[in-house]
Amino acid sequence: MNKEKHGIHRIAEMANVSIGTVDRALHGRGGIKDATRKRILQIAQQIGYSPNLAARALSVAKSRVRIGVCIPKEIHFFYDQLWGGVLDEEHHLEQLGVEFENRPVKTLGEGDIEVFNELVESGVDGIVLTAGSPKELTPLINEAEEKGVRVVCVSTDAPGSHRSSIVCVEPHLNGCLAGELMGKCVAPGSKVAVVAGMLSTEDHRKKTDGFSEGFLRHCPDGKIISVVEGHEDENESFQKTSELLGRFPALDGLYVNTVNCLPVCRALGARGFEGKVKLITTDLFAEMASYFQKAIITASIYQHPYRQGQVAVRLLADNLTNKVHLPPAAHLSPGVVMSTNLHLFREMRSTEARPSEPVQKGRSVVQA
Amino acid sequence: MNKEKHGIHRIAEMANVSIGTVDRALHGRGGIKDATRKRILQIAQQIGYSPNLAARALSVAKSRVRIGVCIPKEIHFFYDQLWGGVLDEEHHLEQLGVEFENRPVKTLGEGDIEVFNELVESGVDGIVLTAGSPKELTPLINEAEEKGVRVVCVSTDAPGSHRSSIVCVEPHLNGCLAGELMGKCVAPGSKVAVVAGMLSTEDHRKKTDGFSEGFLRHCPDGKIISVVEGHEDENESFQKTSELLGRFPALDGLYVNTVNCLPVCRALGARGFEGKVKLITTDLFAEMASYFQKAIITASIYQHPYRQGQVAVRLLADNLTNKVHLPPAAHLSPGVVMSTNLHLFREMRSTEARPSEPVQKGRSVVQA
DNA sequence: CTGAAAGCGCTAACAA
DNA sequence: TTGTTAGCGCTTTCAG
Repeated sequence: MNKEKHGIHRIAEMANVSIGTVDRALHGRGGIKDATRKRILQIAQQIGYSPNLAARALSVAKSRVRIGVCIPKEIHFFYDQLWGGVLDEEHHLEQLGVEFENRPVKTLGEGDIEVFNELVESGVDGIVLTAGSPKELTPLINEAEEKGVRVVCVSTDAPGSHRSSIVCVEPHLNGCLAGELMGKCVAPGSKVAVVAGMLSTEDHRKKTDGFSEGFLRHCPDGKIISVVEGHEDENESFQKTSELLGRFPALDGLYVNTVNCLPVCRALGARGFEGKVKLITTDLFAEMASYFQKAIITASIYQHPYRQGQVAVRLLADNLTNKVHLPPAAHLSPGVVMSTNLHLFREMRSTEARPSEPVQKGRSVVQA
Repeated sequence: MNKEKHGIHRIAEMANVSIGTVDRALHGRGGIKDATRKRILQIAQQIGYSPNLAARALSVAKSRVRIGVCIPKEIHFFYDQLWGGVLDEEHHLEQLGVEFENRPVKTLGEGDIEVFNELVESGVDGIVLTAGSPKELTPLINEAEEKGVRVVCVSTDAPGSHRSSIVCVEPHLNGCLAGELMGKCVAPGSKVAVVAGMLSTEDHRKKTDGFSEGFLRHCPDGKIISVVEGHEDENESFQKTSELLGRFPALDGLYVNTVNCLPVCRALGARGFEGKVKLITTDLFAEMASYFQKAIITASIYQHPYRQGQVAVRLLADNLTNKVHLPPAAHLSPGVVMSTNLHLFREMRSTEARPSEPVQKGRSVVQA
């Protein structure tokens, strides 16, 4: 009647030791004869032992892993989706014993220093952060990392710091892809322009540079005739775009760097440029749909905000709970949105009501 | 000294009942007074109870969920990656008590009937399947579903069957996106052609139709002048492409439907058509890299095989273990690969050695 | 150096 | 209709 045992019990039985000893061997804890350890490891190897994470999570439930999250709270567009990914993954991990401390900031860089400090004070084991104020954050991040607090930046980096990892679409690459696509969509020798947010922002500058690089490489004799700054302002963007179109009626392409593409679309529409000027935008939100249909927008470069959030949280949690190696960077490939695949992106689905049941029920998996 | 209790114990304490009763209330099991249930649910709601999945998984570890997987085993290209996603997700879930029965078939449709039957016989709770022989499989799938075995198709569908879900990039949409991209990359009035596998295959036919639709919608006065079948044969593909280029020297674009694009690239190169003909391909593998660099390939439509595998397994496991709703379909948006983002795809990374340690160590998260 | 035992939160079988 | 109890596999503490 030898009941079939599992896991560490089985190993213990086979090695004629107690589970305590097996545990010590498996974890390289001290206080065990080297011969016994070898023998046990041997057996573990042999039967292909791999620990039951559920049991482990359950067992160590008291000394729970805590993760702090500091991301902007803006309800529209990008950060909304970023939070979506974060929260869904949190939901999953909470069931495995990981605890989360969500500390949204109003907008990127607004109060993130304070929040970051609070998080560290409160003794979290790791922090997921959009580094809105990289300069000021850097010393704090370094300090935290020194204390053993793992910091993972998401979407916006603090490049000079010792953060453990960054999850993002590289701005340069983002622009570069837009440039390549533009270069392939317009005829050789075409003239294109860029509408950026403000070039003092590193992200926007890098995207602009990337675009330039990609475009010039893929459009023989192409020219970038102007880079204007919209400063994320509706009116300014509209005005400057109109002006641009007035000055260069032969414009062949336009790249919008930021999420703020609606005024540009309107300007294009108002001056009858639809179809004539290839417009490549950035990010995605519901109101853009009609401009895709009207063929005003040729394509948009999608930064997978949902996935960024998901990946950041998961990487950090995996590292903290299972000691899984944290890659220094997880660079996602941006998506290309066109009218054909538009409807497959989360942003285009009617906002599903969050389930309200208190009991079980998880979330479904992501598509795009 | 009232120690802080957790989960169902806390609820039990607050409601002055035993944990058994709480369990009954939470699970809608019979044998409980309606008033008590209401009260308990009320409290659960109030304290925002959500079950500890680790504990649950651990507890029900005996009546384990078993999932069978039947996918082609081809080591190159697509199915390799598909397996990658499947295995990584399995790895994750195994630690949570889910068991897997991997039954690779040689090639798509080869012996899948037998394997499927075996899997059902062996009493699995769910099956992940590439339905290579949809016709013959359909009645079996229906039978299985009737017995309560959840079948999730991945990549290749059995459209007429009652399978619980399908995870894929829709072939029509796939082609359509290629068509749209082509339409936007060539000048109005351009002439393009298609190299398909064989049009008797539903997948290839749908992609071809989709391409046609997308192209004609986005390229004014565009024409599809020819559709040739390469039959997945290197020589035939090369020959037919060369021939095509000879017949239509003014060709502006070429769309390759299947993974088999190398011979087409070579033909294009051999006849000095690089850069002149916009080539859009399907899928991705390492050998394609140089053709991207030489600008022979303009773009490739990527079907995210790794992610398809991941999603399929996760959806099914989530449904089986947590009763999470299974969506009738998970249609992924295909990715657009160009020279800029090429290196971000898994296929382009040197095959990392699998970790061999017996103890812990998980896998890192996916990027593309 | 090693063994024994408690307990993590939950399910399921049995008692009352 | 409700309460009690024995594990699930692992970590951790306390005794040998």
